[in-house]
Amino acid sequence: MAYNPKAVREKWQKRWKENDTYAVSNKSSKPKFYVLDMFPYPSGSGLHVGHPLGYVASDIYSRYKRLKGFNVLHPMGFDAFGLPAEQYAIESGKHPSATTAENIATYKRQLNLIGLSFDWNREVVTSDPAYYKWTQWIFLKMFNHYYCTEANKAQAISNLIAEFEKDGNLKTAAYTDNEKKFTAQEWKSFSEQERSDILMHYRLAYRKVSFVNWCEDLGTVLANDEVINGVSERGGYPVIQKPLLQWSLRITAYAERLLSGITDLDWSESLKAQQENWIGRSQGAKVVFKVEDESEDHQLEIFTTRPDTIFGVTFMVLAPEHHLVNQIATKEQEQAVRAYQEKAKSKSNVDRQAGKEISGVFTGAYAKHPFTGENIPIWISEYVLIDYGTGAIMAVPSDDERDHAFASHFGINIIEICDKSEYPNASKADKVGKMINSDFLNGMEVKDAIEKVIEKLTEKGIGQLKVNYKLRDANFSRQRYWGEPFPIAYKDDIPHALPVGELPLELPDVEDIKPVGGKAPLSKVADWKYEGMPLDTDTMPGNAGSSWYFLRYMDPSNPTEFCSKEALDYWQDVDLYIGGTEHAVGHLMYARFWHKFLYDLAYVPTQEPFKKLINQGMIQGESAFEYKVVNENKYVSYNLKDEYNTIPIHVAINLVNDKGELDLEAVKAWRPEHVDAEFVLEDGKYIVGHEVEKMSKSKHNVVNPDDVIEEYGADCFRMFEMFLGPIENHKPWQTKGIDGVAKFLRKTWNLFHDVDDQLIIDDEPATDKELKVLHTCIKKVNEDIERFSFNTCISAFMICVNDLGELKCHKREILEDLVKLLSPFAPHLAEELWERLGYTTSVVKDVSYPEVNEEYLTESVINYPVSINGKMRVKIDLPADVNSDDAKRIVLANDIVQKWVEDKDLKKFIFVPGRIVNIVV
RNA sequence: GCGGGUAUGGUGGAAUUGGUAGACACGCUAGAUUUAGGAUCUAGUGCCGCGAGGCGUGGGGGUUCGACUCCCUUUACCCGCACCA
Repeated sequence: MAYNPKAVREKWQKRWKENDTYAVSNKSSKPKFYVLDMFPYPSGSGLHVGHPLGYVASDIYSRYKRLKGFNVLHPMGFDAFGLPAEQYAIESGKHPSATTAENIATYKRQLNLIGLSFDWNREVVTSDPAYYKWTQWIFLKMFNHYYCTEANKAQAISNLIAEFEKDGNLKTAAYTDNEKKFTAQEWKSFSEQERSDILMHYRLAYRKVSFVNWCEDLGTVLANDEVINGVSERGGYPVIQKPLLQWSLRITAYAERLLSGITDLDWSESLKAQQENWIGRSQGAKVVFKVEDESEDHQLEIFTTRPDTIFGVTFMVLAPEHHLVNQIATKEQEQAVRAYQEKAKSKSNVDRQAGKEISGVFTGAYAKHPFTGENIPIWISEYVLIDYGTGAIMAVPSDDERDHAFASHFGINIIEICDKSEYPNASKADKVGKMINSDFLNGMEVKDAIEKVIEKLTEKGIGQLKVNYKLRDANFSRQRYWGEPFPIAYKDDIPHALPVGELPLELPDVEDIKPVGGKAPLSKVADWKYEGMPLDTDTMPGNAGSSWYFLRYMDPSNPTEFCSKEALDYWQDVDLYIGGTEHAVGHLMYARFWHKFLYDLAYVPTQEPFKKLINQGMIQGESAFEYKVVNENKYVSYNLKDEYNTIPIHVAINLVNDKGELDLEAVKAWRPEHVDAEFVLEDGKYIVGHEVEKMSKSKHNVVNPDDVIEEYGADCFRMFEMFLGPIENHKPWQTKGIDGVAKFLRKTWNLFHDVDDQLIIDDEPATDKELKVLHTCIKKVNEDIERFSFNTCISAFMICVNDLGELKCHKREILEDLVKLLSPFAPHLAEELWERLGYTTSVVKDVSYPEVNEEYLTESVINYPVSINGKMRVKIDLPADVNSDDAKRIVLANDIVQKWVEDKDLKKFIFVPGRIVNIVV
């Protein structure tokens, strides 16, 4: 019997499970290391070969760190709440808890098949009440805290209430969208409802009216990506923006800290850039314009990054939804304004941004210029967004492209206020030039003018320096069933937190989870009440449970705390996080925010949760195409397709062989319409076309790891995934390349066995040559794991095994180290060989990783490449300790060198010890 | 438009601080062995050329004894964001 990967896999996976080999303790004298994979959502279709790329990489690193003497936390769990399960439940009639459990079982089976070293005792599932108890608990903490801008951290809302009772909010330092000032006396006179409303403007988890994509015909709220061109993706029904009172999280309070924290993270540049972009800090000024009305005066607040251009303002623009619009619009313009607002409302955000035509309506009102006192017409237009800045701008057509286009379109005056003649290539957006037609700013450079005008605005009390962020507070309510219920009950419509002792507030078991009449599914539960008070009927979004799961792994079954202080003090934070780029802003931003919040409350010891992060690339599928003749049941082979009028159709990749030939019998069984079809062949074969695409069911290009493992074994699968290329790269999966790795594993086996599969280990001392081969590999593998270059590790192993094979080396001294070295990559094979070497210990946990001994790598003679004029011409052996002069003498005496140098002048002789010789003639 | 990234044989890729470009593997070619099998082994395989040799890391330019690597410039593709005031 030769190497039987299946038997080896089954034997060792069983034994690891029996021995609980990968269990991790929180009590250890060893240094800790925390390796985390991104939380998978257990979808119904299971894993394809692209998913495990990151899992294999993190597993190799975890196993390596273990053998390097670290106590390694390497857990796995499931982000089990979410829309797909709910959607599937509605379609299939099965309860989401049932399908979720099935899907999790499939995922676990598949993950274990790969031989990943997770400590399943620490499994975390977000839909488990024992887990979401603490998600609810953190939510209540946010509800009961506000952000103090003086301490620059979250503080208890009770402190704020105490302050209000003492001084009102006259000197409160808090991050808030509250604009009303009140005294202590006034506070005391407020009703409970009023107080609650005011506090909502301070709480970090708060309720406000926000807009959802509402689809009347489907009777449900849709996610942004379910809305296409203003209609629902399913069915194509109209979608409108509907206001709903919903929970939000005040992530904007943390904008500055989330931004500045990025600097120290060991993440990829692109990821950091995406986060910075998302936060979108811009510095400018807040300016208040007066708007005079017949009855009363209004204040119009705008944000601008170019306050220096204030003398170029020729009109103002408000977002159509701006609260002032209806108050200031004149009678004559009222109708036009209303019509425009209606039109804007009917479009989704995406569509409003997609439309490039210039549109807008004059309100009839005028603002007063703060310096010149001139009347400035106020318009409304879609190009001003309600949720960026203040939802209003001062328009400066001379220095802003969009304002310019708008002014040109509507024939509005343009005043040049910035002389850019010294900057011939500058665009309007560039902050350069000399101010003109600008009163006290004339002659100043833009930069200085900005400073000066802010100074003046502050002096006059009508403006100030202001930092603005693109980042918006996160809508935290979903009108869905399959999520965490809010631990909030309403008494006379005033939200009250449930006592902590009542947590978890369990999701009731509901038969019919379809939303009805725009109400969340839980609204149909008759006794969804707490002590007679109605409970909130919305549920939390998917990112709730995944914003802190990495902390729960440290102490997964703690019934009294989300995680004990001891566990947190030991594990601290995640040392290595591996996952895809699809979470670049969403998950990673929320998780950082929650973590910082918990840090403020002194629950976690670190400011940032994920020190180092690696993005694994996507493994794409190789799609196969057949070419159907239009309007005929006829399929044409690839190279003949241009002779017909054809359309390409995806055909299942597993019906195609290595040579790109389609199995016609199989395809007839697969698709009934092929039975009577005519196939136009070339050389008697039907050749398919290929294209590299994202792996997906609909493209019929999915490769299942189960099948690959069945055929080649788990170790081969793991190593091949790594061998495909750098971990961050996107690359297509081509199963045919796997043979190289399979061959390597057989060769490794054969170093230990003869043709009859008898062990042939001998105890002779190793030769220098053998030691050099081994230690070259040890060195390379150690270095390459450290820099996450797993593909080159595999190459190093192949070279080592090839070389040992050539040397016919079967020596214990060499092979034992090789097995240890291989253990993180091919743990099943390594365990089997380790046992055959006579050990009862485990090579995945009881040994230390081999370290290089440089002595074995030094040579007395080095084979130097000799270049003449930078071109390599010959290789010459030189003593390792040769000096430049001796090297020159020896090299120049060489025949081949002489041939090239001949009688030419020797200009320069460069000798780089250990590297190269270069002769310039 | 802005931001980030990538570009090397037929293919995946290697070259860690500037020092032999193409490691390792797939594929391909030829041969050996064999109860012809998608097994194993041996040799070859960047391009041009019979050869000496020349050319060669998306294109152009530069720095250097020496550039895939550093600088300038340009093109193509991928990803993210996008009326951000």
